[in-house]
Amino acid sequence: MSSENSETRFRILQAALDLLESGQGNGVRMTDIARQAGISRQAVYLHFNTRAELLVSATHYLDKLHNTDERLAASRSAPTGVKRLETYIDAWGKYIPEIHGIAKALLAMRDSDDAAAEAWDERMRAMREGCQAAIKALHHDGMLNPDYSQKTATDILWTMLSIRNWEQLTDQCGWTNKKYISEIKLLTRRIFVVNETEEA
Amino acid sequence: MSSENSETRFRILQAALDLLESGQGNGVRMTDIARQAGISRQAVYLHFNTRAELLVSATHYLDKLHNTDERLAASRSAPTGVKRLETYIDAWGKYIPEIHGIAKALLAMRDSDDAAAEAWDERMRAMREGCQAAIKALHHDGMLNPDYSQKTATDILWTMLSIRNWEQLTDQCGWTNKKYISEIKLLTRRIFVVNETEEA
DNA sequence: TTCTCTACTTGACACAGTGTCAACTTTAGG
DNA sequence: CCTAAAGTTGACACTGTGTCAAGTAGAGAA
Repeated sequence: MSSENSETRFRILQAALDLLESGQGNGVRMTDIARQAGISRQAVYLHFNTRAELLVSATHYLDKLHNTDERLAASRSAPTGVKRLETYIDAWGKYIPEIHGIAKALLAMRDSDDAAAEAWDERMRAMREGCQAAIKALHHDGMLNPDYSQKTATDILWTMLSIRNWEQLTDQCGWTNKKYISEIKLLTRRIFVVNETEEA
Repeated sequence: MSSENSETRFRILQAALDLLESGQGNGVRMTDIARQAGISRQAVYLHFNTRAELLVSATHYLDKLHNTDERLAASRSAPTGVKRLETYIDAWGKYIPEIHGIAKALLAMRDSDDAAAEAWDERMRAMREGCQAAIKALHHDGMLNPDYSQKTATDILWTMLSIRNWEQLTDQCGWTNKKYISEIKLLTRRIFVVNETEEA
């Protein structure tokens, strides 16, 4: 295993991302990545023990490139729960297309590879925390629909925001990402937020 | 290829279902199925050309065993749109656990195998028709939320009822199937059905 | 009985893709 | 000039799918 910051290492990661971006998902082989990076297949193994490890690293690398954490955390500064929910959906909705390629690959390996599964689950756990925080904020404002416990509301929001759903709505239903974002906002508002006008 | 109704053929299908039922999904190999059926691996190929073909056949076989079509079509006789929506969700919610094992296998092959993808998509198309019919019935009753076109409403309902979502809610969120069904009913009612009391 | 057809068995093999290993080359630094 | 690190080349093991060929067992017909 080489040093953590060698140039070749980044070339490999970049090559992987380039190929995954085109949406091949699991169809991207080690050979392809090596060729794209301009090195031999074996050299890839000098930097990453397994394909799963490479994919996981690529995910982290991509996150750094995109400032993922900060972008998703930005919703924290929203003044109200409703705003916070909206901001979070917005950030997430813009984030999905960027990670879609690699998400697909990771997802496809989930069943057969523990490392991939772990990487994916960790990611989803982080996303869930964002959902939970938004729901909590709503509840704190007294705006959370009393039909739902915070847990149940989080479960539902988390599921609605899943990448699979985004895939289905954009790929199969032909929604634009813009439509996706605005519809989900509407939907979650209708589901989770008590109607102010009704209250008054 | 042997006759379509040989006993061995059914033994193979049953063996496949038995193994898939335990939730291994894509982890079920031809060798495993053969052993479970008590025949040689090669004999399986005398009845099914490929693994995908076997899985597709197993799906059809399972449908026959369960009377799937009739059960899902039962919602058609519901008197109102709202009732129809509920009945459909009920039937679907009871259906999912039964097909979950094989669905998982088919889903995992979707990207790499055209036959599997086709089988899966056909299935989802059928499910979508049920969604569409329910939405149409709602609209006919004048109960469909005017925020939504029938297309958009169908897209959303179809996505919400996806097997992936069921998986996530039951597996990861720990919902019982009963909770799944009742929450989804509540959710869809809140989203799609105009509020009678508001109207009055 | 023998002949033949069919379903099945046994065992070998091609192919793809991952991961391993060993020996060789190139290049930069001391 | 020597060494060590990083990369190259080529071979190989392993898993799982799908193919092929030769052999066997049993049932029905001549």
